[in-house]
Amino acid sequence: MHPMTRWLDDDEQRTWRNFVAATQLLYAALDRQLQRDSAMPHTYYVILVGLSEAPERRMRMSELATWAQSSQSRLSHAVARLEERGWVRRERCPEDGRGNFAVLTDEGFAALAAAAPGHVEEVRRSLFDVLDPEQIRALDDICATVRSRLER
Amino acid sequence: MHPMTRWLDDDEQRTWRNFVAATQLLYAALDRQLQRDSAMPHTYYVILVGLSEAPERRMRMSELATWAQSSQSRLSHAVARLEERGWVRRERCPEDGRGNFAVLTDEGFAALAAAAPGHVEEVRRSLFDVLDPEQIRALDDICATVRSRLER
DNA sequence: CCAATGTATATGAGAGTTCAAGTAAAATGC
DNA sequence: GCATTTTACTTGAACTCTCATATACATTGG
Repeated sequence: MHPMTRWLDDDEQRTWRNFVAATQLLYAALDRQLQRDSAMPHTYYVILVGLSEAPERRMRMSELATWAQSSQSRLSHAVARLEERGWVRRERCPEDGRGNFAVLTDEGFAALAAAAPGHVEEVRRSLFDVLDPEQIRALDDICATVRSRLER
Repeated sequence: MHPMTRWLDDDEQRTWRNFVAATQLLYAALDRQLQRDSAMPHTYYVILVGLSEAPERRMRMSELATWAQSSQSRLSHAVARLEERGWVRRERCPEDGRGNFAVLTDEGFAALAAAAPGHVEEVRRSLFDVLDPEQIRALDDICATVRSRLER
């Protein structure tokens, strides 16, 4: 409990509401595009990207959860559904009997490859195309700062 | 269909991943705080704020949906649950028989008042406290730009 | 070696979101 | 003035996410 609240002043309030509006509109646009054109939510896309970049397209569940900034539970459910689609398969880890690898299948890689162009195009349309180079640098800087602060 | 994809270069890729990481971490922190201390998700908080600022603490459902950047369906479900908690009540609109008002109850206002300090504190901790004034101005500018682009 | 504790992941239930219909009242057109 | 279309909102089902709990293996301490 804090003695008194440091309320947002008018400028901060405006900034905060612009931030919430912009980010929500952006994610809504991304999810709509991915769902419409590739039948997957953004979180699944991120998981597939993570696996596609990993050595041998495989990663331990917990590692992948960290990478995708997902809870272990969410990842487990998500991988279960990706497995049903044949895009990912699980393999028991030989060194650690508790562990599992998530492995990207060829079908999964193909699905990602098919989804990527439309997704990237949407990211450009919604973000990079509307900002000038200076703004993009500033955004990178801001996000890196916030990220490093919240990551621990 | 586009002839060829304008892929993200390394800088853009980094910026984009920082953006996704930062925003997701931020919303995760907000939701955790609100859920833990006030038993509501951020979307409900936004709805309550909207109503609290409206004349007579009431708004038409569609107006409120637009304000909160929610689909009509999502809002309808959310208001139904807020109604169960006694925080909001619905009233039929006299001028338009199809319409409904969502009205913030005194209990709802009290719940919002109780939730606000902790929420604002979290917004500060996670965002404003980690950025310098220049970055905050830049962020406002960027978000306003993205917002106006995506709002139509 | 074995009990106790810790770690990696899975699972089930509940809550929230989306999508596709559904209902009911208003506006439109002839 | 009545059929048609549009608008405002609701509903149900399917899906995703969260939280608490369970499971199974690994590690540690005596």
